[in-house]
This record gives sequence, structure tokens and C-alpha cells, in this order.
Amino acid sequence: MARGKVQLKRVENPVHRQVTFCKRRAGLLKKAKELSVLCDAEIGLFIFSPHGKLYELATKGTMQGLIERYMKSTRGTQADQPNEKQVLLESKEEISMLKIEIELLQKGLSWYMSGGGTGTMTLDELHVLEKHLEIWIYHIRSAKMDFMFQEIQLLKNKEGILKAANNYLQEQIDKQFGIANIMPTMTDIPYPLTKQNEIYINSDIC
Amino acid sequence: MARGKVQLKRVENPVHRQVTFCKRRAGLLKKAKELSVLCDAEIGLFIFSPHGKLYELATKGTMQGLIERYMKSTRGTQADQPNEKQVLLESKEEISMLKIEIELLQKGLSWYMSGGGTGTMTLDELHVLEKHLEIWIYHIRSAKMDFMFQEIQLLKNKEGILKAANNYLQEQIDKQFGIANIMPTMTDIPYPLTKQNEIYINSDIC
DNA sequence: CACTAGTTATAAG
DNA sequence: TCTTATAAATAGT
Repeated sequence: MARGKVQLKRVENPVHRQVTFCKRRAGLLKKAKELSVLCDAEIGLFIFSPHGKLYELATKGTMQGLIERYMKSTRGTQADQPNEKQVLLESKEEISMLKIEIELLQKGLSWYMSGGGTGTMTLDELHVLEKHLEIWIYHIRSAKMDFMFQEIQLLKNKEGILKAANNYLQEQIDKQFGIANIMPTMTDIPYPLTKQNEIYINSDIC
Repeated sequence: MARGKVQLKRVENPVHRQVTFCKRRAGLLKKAKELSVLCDAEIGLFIFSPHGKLYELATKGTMQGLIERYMKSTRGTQADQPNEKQVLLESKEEISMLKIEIELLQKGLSWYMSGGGTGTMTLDELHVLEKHLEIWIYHIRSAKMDFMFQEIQLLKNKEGILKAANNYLQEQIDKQFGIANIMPTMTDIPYPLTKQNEIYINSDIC
């Protein structure tokens, strides 16, 4: 623009390029500010230098706000990704819906269990509800117990089978090697497999 | 710039303002393009006219891409939203958790209504349901506590009033019968009514 | 939109 | 960074 017309192409000399970048960047930001003030426009501008440094200008509020407004404007045009914020918002809504549903479920249940009252529950109704829930929990615990006894029975049966198998195998070994066998300690650990099983049962009950 | 220095304030004449907006908008976009070409910079620019119309320029790729890059650059600076994808994922998880909770509650309820037993529900489901119900009972007990504290307050107030009334009546009696009164034992039981009240309060707490 | 005079931006030093 | 000659942008017509 001065002392030489400018070519509309990348300035090859890196020093010149850097200088030009600084000057024109300042100019651009100034012009943007002027436009926004003079004409009451809202402008968002961001510039990445060749080295990745960011320079920005948002004439009204924050850049985030302007970007959101930009998104809104383009969304109608582009039928863009409805993703990120949109989806997030919908998720939040779904979460509140589900929470409300749970609340309703509990309320309805409360109402049903305490014999039906109007609006907020009285002390007595809460009392009744509590008793019902305690009974419910009691039933649950009974059912759990049943489950676990079944499992214990199953494991005990397994234990019996394994013990028998062990005994049989032990006999086979005894026969194979004679009475003076080369594994004298075996008799000290008669049922290694079933021992392990018992440990497993105990850890499962708690 | 020409035939008149410009004031850095809003152009009041709407026609002039519109003209200026058009001219300067064109100029700004041109300058932005030039900067990007000459200096190898990436520029995102959007302008909202006073009437809300959008003009934009993205010198590399799409505006979406530039905005994302902008977000990335600022994220480090601002410790911004901890990554939308992350939040979204968490929301999804919360949604499935709530759905599972609802399902469980419904299942458990019908199980309970049908008299329990080791039928429809698995051991794990019973376990989780039990925990839920325990939490629920905890809430109910909190509510009961609130009720009872209210009642206690009420009764304490009553107690105060009755004590005052008792005192007053005692004085009246003292005056009526003189200091050597005919009811010497009264001083041993100064507040019979409030005593009863205290007993009532205690029985109600449990 | 075109013109043009006075303004502003900026390339080169 | 500052200066300056000149290109570019633009306010008013």
C-alpha cells in the first residue's frame, strides 16, 4: 500500500511476512472494532498466526456467546450436526424426566402403601410406609437367603462328588504305586479340591 | 477517510449507517482475506448486521473447523467446560442408570405384590433393590424426624405458656390465703401440668 | 453504483 | 519501534 503495490500472494521473506502480519492484524482488528461501533454490528473475529498463536476480537459479550449465536444462525441453514450442546440438552431433559418418573413411582407407591392420603404425607402415613418398606426389605432378604442356600446346597453336592472322585483317584494311586508310595504327604491333604470349594462358598455368602 | 474525518461512534442516520455498513463490511472481509493470504494465517470472521443478518468468512476449511480449533486453543486457557463429549457420555450413563433403577423398582414392586419368592428376580437385582429401599427408608426417617422436631417445638412452647400460667395461678393462691397457706405441699410440686407434658413428649419421640 | 477528495493503512527504510 | 511515501479504503456527493 505504500512504496510498492502489494501482490495478493504469500510474502515469501519470513521477516517481512511477520512484520506484515503484525501490522495488518492490528489494522484488521481496528477496522472490525470500527465497523461494530459505527454500524452497531456484532463481530466475532479470530486469527491464528502461522505459528498457531491466537488473536481474537468479540465486539459484544464473549466469543463463546457470539459463536453460539453463529451456530444458531447457521443451524437453520445447514441442518447441521445436532450434536454436542443440542444432544447434551436433550440428555439433561431426559434425565430430569426419568428422575420425575422415579419420584412419581415412589410417591404412588407411598400413597398405595400408606393407604392413600392427600398431598403431603402425615407422620402416621410415613410410619406406615416405613413399616411396609421394612417388610419389603425383609422379603428381599429372605429371597436372597433362599438363593444362597440353594447355592450352598449345590456346592455341597459338588463337594460330595469331588470328594468321592478324590477318594477314587487316591485309591488308584495307592494301587499303582503300592502302599509304600513315593508321595507320603498326600494323606495329609485328603481333599484339596473340596477345601478350596468351601472357601469359595464362604466368600460368596458375605 | 474521505471528505470528512470519521467519529468513532454509531452513525445515527440509518441510511448512512446502512451504506457505511456495506462498504466497511466489504472492506473488512477483503482485508481479512488479504491477511490470510499474505501472511499464511487462518482467520474466522463473522459479522451480524444490526438486523441480525450474518456475513462470514473462514479462510481455511469450514467455519465449524475453525471454531473447533478456536475452542481447543481457549480450552487450555479457560479450563472451560470439561469436554462436552465427556459430559455427554456421563449423561448417557446417568440415563441408563436411572432407567435400570426404574425397571428395578417396577420389577421389585410386582415381585413384592405377588408375594415374593425366588422367582422373577435374580440375586443381584434383589441386592440392588434392597440398597435402594434402605436409602428410601433413610429418607422417610429423616422426614419423620422433621415432623417430630416440629411437634417438640410446639409442645415446648405450650410448656412455657403453661408454666407461666401455673406461676401466675400459684401467686394468686398465695395472695388469697396468705403466706402461711393451707396447702404446704404445693411447693413440692411446682409445675404438675408441665411435668405431664414432658412425659408426653418423651413418649412421642420413640 | 461511480466519482473524487481528503483519510487511513501500511511497505519499505 | 518510528518515519515517510504511497497505496488503499472510504465519506460524501
